[in-house]
Amino acid sequence: MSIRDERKQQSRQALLDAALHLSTSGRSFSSISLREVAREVGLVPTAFYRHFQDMDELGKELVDQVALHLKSVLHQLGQSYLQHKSTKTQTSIELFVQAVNHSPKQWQFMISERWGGSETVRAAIAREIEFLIEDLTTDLTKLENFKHIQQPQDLNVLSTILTNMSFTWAMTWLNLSKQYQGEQLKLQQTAFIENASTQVRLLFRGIANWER
Amino acid sequence: MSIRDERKQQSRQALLDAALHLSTSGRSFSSISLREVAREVGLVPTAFYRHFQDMDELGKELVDQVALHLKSVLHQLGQSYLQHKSTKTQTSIELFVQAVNHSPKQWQFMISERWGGSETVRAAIAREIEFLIEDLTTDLTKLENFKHIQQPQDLNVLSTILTNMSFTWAMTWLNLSKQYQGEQLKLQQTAFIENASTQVRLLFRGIANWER
DNA sequence: TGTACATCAGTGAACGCGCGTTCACTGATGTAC
DNA sequence: TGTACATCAGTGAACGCGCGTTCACTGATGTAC
Repeated sequence: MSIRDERKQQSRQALLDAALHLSTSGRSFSSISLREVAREVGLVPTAFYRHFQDMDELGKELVDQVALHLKSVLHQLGQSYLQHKSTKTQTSIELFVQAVNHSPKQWQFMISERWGGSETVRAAIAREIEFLIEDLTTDLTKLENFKHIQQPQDLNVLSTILTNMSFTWAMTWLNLSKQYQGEQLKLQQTAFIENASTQVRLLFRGIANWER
Repeated sequence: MSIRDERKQQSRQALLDAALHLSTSGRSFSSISLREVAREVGLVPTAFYRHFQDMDELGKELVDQVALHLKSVLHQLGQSYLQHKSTKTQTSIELFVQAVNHSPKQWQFMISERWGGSETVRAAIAREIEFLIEDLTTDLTKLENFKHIQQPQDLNVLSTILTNMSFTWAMTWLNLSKQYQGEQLKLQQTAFIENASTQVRLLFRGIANWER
């Protein structure tokens, strides 16, 4: 790639990063402006148009990047489950919140813009979530515990529940850090992990006793 | 109430209704303007200030009203479950989506603004959802099927799952009507009800086999 | 009941501001010879 | 390798627009006597 192309790519990425940052600092994607994004990067507003037609186009691209990131994080997470097969439920949840802590903006963007104000972004996210659910379904077929589930659509239902629940967990977890501080925060976090673990145990008790 | 007070109350309610309408027609609460709301009602922008200090104050009030409405809808729903004790799972889900169809804007507002762009609205909704979960926990204690669950916090966990899952169901259901039409829509709706029913059965299988 | 004044929901003009978008431009980088 | 021209990311001025907010106002309704 030429020097010029490289620099252009850098600016483009900086715009995407700025948009992600701005739309996860207490505001929403649909309420941030093209000028704000350019300003954050140190570019003049008109330079924005060298990279994207409008905020909608940037939004679509941002969803793609964020989804790609989350997919890789979730894959790693899945791998570590597979490696330590007899992982305690609570440990799994702890691994999950660590993953959320590692890329809070990506999780927050994906979840809060899922039902957010931009039609374009909503549609793109819906598509990506369908893929996530599909991927998870495939991974679940590999697990010993689920071998007795015959109907493929039942695994898909499970994958849907897990995905949706994990989104709620992620946002609830991230909100704790905003609501509480210090010792109080730690208490709330412990309580949350216990709560989420019970949710998972309840669900897996259902799976263990599943039959059509 | 005097004539003047009555008329003022009407305008106030019209502003709240307009805000709910505007923030559930493809946009979000944080992206609608004070002037838009006033215009929708047929008032001059400055008249807005006779009723609310700013959009944040209107937002808080709107959350209160919407939450009150949903609480009453959910209570009715709960009552009809209690009356026909041996209701099929699928029938329960059908009753649920009927309730969602009956007040789509309220559901959409509550759910999409839960992680939305207005700090004030988010905080108010978080509070109301806690109450909803609390209420549901109380209702669950009355059900025969859950008598064997000793730990009160386990019932609370179940209530949390059900509430969060019902929110996802409601939004998914409402989105179907926007994505599909005619025969396709009916097919998708049937598939969704089947899917959600399986989710509930899975969860209740877990409850039936629950022990600490 | 009638009158004189007070209240106050709604009006309309005006303001400064940030927005998205256009346009002609600059000057560093790329390319052809 | 050096030169002459082309490309194009970023600039800066300018535009019209809708925004939130202020202010002095109007006239219907309420209240005191």
